[in-house]
Amino acid sequence: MMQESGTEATSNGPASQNRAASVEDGARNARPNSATSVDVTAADLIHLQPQQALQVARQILLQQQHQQQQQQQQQQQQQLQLQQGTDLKSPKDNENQPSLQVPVSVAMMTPQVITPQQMQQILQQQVLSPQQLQVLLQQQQALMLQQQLQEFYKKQQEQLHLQLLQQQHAGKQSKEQQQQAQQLAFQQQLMQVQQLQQQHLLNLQRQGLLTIQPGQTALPLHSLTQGINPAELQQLWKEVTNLKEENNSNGRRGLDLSSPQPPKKPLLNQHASTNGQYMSHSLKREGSTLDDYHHSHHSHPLYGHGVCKWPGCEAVFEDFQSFLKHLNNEHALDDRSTAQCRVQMQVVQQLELQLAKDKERLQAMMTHLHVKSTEPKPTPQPLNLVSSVTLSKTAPPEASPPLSLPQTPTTPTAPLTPLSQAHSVITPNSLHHSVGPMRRRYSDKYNMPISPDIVQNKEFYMNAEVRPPFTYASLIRQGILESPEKQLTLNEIYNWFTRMFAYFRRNAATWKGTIRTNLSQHKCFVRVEDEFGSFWTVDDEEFKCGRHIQRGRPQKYTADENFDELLVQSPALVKNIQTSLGYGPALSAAFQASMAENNIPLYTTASIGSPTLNSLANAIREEMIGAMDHGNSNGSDSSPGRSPLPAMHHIKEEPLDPEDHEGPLSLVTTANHSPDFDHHRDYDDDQGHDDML
DNA sequence: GTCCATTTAAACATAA
DNA sequence: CTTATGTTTAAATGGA
Repeated sequence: MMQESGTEATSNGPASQNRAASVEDGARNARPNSATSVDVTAADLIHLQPQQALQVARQILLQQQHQQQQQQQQQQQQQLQLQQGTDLKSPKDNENQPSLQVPVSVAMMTPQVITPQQMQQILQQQVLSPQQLQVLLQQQQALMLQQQLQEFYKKQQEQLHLQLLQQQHAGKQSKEQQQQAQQLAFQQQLMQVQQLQQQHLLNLQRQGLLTIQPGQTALPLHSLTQGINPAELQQLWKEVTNLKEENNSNGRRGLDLSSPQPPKKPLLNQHASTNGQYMSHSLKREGSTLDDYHHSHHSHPLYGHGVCKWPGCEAVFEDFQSFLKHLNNEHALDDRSTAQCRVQMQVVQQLELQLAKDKERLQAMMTHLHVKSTEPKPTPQPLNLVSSVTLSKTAPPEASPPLSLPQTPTTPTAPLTPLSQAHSVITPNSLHHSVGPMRRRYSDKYNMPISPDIVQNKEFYMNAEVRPPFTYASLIRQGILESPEKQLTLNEIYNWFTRMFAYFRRNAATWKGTIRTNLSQHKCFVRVEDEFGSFWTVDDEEFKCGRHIQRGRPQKYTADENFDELLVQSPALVKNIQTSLGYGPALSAAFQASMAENNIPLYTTASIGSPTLNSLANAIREEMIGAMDHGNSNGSDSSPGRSPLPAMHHIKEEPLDPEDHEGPLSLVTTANHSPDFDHHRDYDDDQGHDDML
């Protein structure tokens, strides 16, 4: 059934033209024509209230399960109802279900599922045509989804059994208690169901099988898609197109990102140079494209505002027809398009992965806290990732506040969908590794807008293996300022990096050295020593003042240049001292700024989706982090040099410098450093469960 | 093309 | 001697 729908959808493959039109058909076809079918088209879903829509969607979903499962499930529920006589949520169509008893066989599915490795191979060796690939992908996705659902249902059944048993045994306690407990458990289960269903819906929508207005029941997937870092995307596209250009010269062809393939058809991408604009463009248009999409006759996900929205294209067209022509000519089913699709696929996949993880986290948190699911649906994670970043680059910040509106779809219309959720078939590693070093700076010295972005995209970078588009200096500064005392040891800085950015978790190669270099080279980083070792602080004045790099620091001191240096450096010294006291004017300013940065973006993010839940989650997270700062002491992080005893201290500012009269001050510096805070922020717990793929 | 910021590598120093 | 931590220098890169 799902396979069918997958295959069905493939007929709308990349070569087909009227994709927009076929979407709803796909949705219609996708629904199994079972007798119990709910006669609601996907389009109808749009007009329903979220709750209703969810209800309907749930039924659609249910129908897509194996009949046996459904029956079992319902049997369970019936049984439950019979036994406890309560009116727990009952499926509407269960009364006429025959009680066929066919055991669920998970194993039945298994042989058809391709392992990630196999899929990788398939992709790399390109044994399949793009169409075949699509079919395969969809099938696989469907299969995995089924498996997932099966597992879930199994679990649920077990839980129900358990509940029954418990109830029977617990017998004669107060009835109210029982019911309460029951309800609680059920609400939790319900949430799980809803979550899964949401995911399923998402999948369907992604496949073009379902059209749901993004703002209503489904996740704002498209905004997610656009949520990826623009620079990153640019790099991706560049990569693809560069590959192409390379191939032109050397006669080789690289369709697959990870492995070059034998040549076939050289193609020049004349838009390669403008690829970078793509993101910001579509962002700028986001408001109206939605309208276009719904109101225009010629609505096409790849066509908006007279511009071809194929990633990296941006060709302008007066009318829809010429666009279609262009689409067929320029973006026909060829190697390049396939490659681009693949890239987009990975982008989406990455985001999905993160989404899944965050959902899981939220689920766990809420379950843990016994938060009842008062919401009709699980909270989507509205990641407004790029908006501010991009906007700050492309437009005056005040002109365009970050919007949360779902944006025009940019995913390939062809339902090229990565295998879902838990396990990805294509490792994004290859992708991100090949992205390689990039020099992207968001740190404009004039108005360091980076920090908000760092904070805002925290979630993203924590999970997605994407290289953060910030300079090392910015990151280090952020890390230091985030620490409770605005100071970190080198090791703690390392840990902050690994904790906060999946990228640095994976690529252990060079960044540590670079951090060290940065610490040394940037004026804004001040090394301070106390009895327990040395740590680094930030001279935020320096940071704001620009001039990060100290060009020729000590040696160049000829007697006359000192003046400037003195002016610049003395605040740093003063700050050093005050750092430990926490009073430095500049620092307190920095602190406030950091506070603002930390709070505003969070609420910005939260306000996008379900405010209550999100802010709750955030608040909890913050609290937990705070708690960990104090409670969590761990060997790996606590700086080795920080054992109790040694009582030597001196600010290790060059004693050579003529302007170095901080001798006595250093005494003050060390005075207030409390060792209790030294070992916080460990990464190790992340390492345990946080590794992806 | 220049200038500048940044990243990265590498050589070197030093203390544990 | 090894490792962690810092410092410096230089090359490469990319943006302005």
